[in-house]
Amino acid sequence: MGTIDNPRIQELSQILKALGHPTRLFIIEEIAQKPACVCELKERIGADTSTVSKHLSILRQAGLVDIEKKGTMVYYSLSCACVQSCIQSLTPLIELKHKRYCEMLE
Amino acid sequence: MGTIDNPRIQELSQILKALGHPTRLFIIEEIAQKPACVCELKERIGADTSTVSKHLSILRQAGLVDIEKKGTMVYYSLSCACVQSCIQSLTPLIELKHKRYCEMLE
DNA sequence: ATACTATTTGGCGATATTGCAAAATAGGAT
DNA sequence: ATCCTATTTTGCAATATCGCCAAATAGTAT
Repeated sequence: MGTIDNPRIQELSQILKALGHPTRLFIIEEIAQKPACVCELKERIGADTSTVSKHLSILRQAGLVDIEKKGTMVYYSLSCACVQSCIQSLTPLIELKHKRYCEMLE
Repeated sequence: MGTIDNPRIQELSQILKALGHPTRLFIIEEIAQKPACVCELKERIGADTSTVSKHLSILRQAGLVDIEKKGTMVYYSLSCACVQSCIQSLTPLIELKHKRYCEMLE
C-alpha cells in the first residue's frame, strides 16, 4: 500500500491516521482525563455503540489505548502519555492558522 | 461530518489526518530538512507528479506547509517547527509497541 | 507567436472508511 | 438453565481516499 516502505513511517502514519478522526480524537482526550467504558463514551459522543466500539478497535490496533475488563464492561485508557504531548505540540500551528486567517480577512 | 462538532477537535483532526499517510509523512520529513519542489519530491517518492502535487495540496489545506514560487518551480517548506515535535513526541509510543511485540513473541 | 518545463486540476476506476442495524459473543444475576 | 446488559463482529450502503492518466494552467525562453 503506497510507495513509501519505511517501517518507521508506516508505524507513524498508522498512529497519526488513527488520531485523524474527530470521534477518535474526542475519545483520546476523554480517556486521557479518566478511563472510560464503551457505554460511557457512547453517551458522550452520541453515536451507535457499534460505531464507538469500531473506533476503539482502530485506536487499539494503533497501540494508542489499553483495555481493562471489569465484568461485562471494558475500560479504555491511554497507553502512553506521549499521545497528549503529540496533540498539545500542535497548538502553535493552530494559533498560526488563526493568525493567518485573521490577517486574510483584512 | 461526524458527530463531534468541537472546532478545535475538527482543526486538530484535519491536521492529524493530513499527517496520517505514509507519502505525506515522508514529504513532511523531507522538507523539514530542506524545502523542496514537486519534481524533487516526485523523484524521491517515485509516484506520479500529480499524485505528489495532490498530497502537497492536502498538506497545504491543513496549514502544514508553506510555498514559495521561483520561476515555474514551487518550493514547499514546513510552516511550523512544531510539526516535527509532534512526530518526535510519538517515539515513546513506538518503542512501547516494539517492547510489547517482543514480549508477545516469548 | 511556438516550444519546453513545472505544476495543478479534472476524470475515473479501485480501494478504504464511515456509521447504522442486526446478529453474535461474553459475563453477571436470578 | 433464562434473562439482561455490555461489547464485538458482520453486513451493507454511502461516502471518501488514492493513484494514475490526460488536460489545463503558469512561467521561461527562443
